[in-house]
Amino acid sequence: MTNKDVIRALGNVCDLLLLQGADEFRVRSYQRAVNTLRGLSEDLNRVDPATLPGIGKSLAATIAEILTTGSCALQAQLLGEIPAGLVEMLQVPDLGPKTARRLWQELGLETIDAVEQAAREGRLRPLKGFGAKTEENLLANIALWRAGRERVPRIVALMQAEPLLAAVRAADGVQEACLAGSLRRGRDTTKDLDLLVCAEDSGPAIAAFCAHESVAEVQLAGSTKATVRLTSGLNADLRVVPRESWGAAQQYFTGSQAHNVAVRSRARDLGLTVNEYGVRRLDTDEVVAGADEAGVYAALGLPWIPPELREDRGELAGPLPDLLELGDIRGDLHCHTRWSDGMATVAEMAAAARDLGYDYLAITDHSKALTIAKGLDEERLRAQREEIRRVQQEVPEVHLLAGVEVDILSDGSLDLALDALAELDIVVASVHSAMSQGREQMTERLIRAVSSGVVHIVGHPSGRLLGRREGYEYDAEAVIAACLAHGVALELNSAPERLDVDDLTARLAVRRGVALAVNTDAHSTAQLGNMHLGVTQARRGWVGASAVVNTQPGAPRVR
DNA sequence: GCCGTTTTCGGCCCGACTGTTTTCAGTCG
Repeated sequence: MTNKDVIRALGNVCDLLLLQGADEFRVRSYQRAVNTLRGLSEDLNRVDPATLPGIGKSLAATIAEILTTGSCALQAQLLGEIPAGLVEMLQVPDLGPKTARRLWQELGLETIDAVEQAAREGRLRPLKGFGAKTEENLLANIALWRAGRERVPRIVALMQAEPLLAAVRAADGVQEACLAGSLRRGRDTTKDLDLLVCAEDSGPAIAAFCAHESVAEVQLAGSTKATVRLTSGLNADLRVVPRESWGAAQQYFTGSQAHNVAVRSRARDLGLTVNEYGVRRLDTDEVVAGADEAGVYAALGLPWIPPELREDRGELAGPLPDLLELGDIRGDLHCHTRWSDGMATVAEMAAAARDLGYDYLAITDHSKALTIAKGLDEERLRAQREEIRRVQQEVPEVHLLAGVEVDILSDGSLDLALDALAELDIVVASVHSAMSQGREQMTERLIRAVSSGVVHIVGHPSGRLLGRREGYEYDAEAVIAACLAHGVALELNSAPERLDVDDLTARLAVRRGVALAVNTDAHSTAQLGNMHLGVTQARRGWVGASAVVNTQPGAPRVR
């Protein structure tokens, strides 16, 4: 069993406990454990769960049970008491555990379909606290749930958030405006857009927000907050706070929820209480911080914590790392040209790298197995090297590295002759085919490529495509160990739909002493500008500049 | 269910908003 299996089982236990009406603090314990496990980069089979924060004897035993037997007695027992369909009901907005339980116990409704039918027929109204409006809202929320609002890739969310942010920033009386929530934390995907404004009069900002051309429906508009649904289907929230609360509001609305719970718990230990308006002493009610975010953290005896780290993954406990910044990046070690499936010539890519101020750029077109992308064989690869040499004369500011993105074939061998690969400045090796192999086979395949002696970087190691394809299963610990043994770097691919490796794997690799290469995999000159996405993700993995190959000046020593 | 440099028992983050409750429960973030 893997971490995912444990997380799935415990998450289900959380939902079932909620539906059962269990003690809320017991439920919270399970929720905290799930969050901790979600943020764990190590394989649970190699860690003692009892050493993790928020996991005691009982939960550690449950985790061990799931890992060894693949099942969980508590989960089985709860499933015997509560219909499984109720769990799905929790996904409907504004339909929580208390309501779901009542619908089941008082009306015998066990599925969303049954609830929908009953609401249509007005059969919910006899329930205490249910009126026509409640039925109407419930039906609308079920329709929303059916429409399936998935998390969207960060770049998609940013493209929608930025015009909204500009609009509220331009509203009368707005002093400050920023993104908050998961967008500010730099998560790879986002469910809702969160915007925050500082203004004494909230009216103009809320009006500008609700009237924006991208808004399909205003769901809620109060005196301090508004929620809208965009034409894209995403929801967006706006909060407006006065100057003296700006920092506290930034802290609060950036989250994550788990981080905020940890922050507030720490505050209580210190005799303080934190809300979105400020930090107050519990005894005297005196406000001790709130206007600026660093001051809020300082009042709790903490340094300002970069938003990317605010996930309750140890950021309150230990010293914080010096995180990678976009300005640390000296070059890009993975891009494509018209020799394969890129849009630009070698010369155009080189000029674009020069304009970005880079010291170097590696040209790494596909290898021959990727016929659909006009992949290069050994002969064309040598011909391309001649062109790279010519272009190098024209663009002396950028050191051009002759490389390739060679396919890792299904058996782990490489798609080009080893002697041809050995002649290159840089070899990125990637999986583009046979992705449905099982975990063991894929792990062996990757390790064989890593051990070839000619590979410098494993490209987009999991193969995931955000919102479209789960990455293939592989044993990251084992592949990272092989990378360490052979001096191979893992790529953090900055392509908006990839962002691969993910933040946790990046964190694990760096902990184990394996270098990362933060690359764009650009197929056009514009895509070289996606580097910031990878940098943000690296920061979420607690990655510093020294762990990243392409922060080295001059030509990087990859191995 | 977890946790402890005042505690092994008694705490556990906090507020906005909604609908229908005439005083607040439920949900969300």
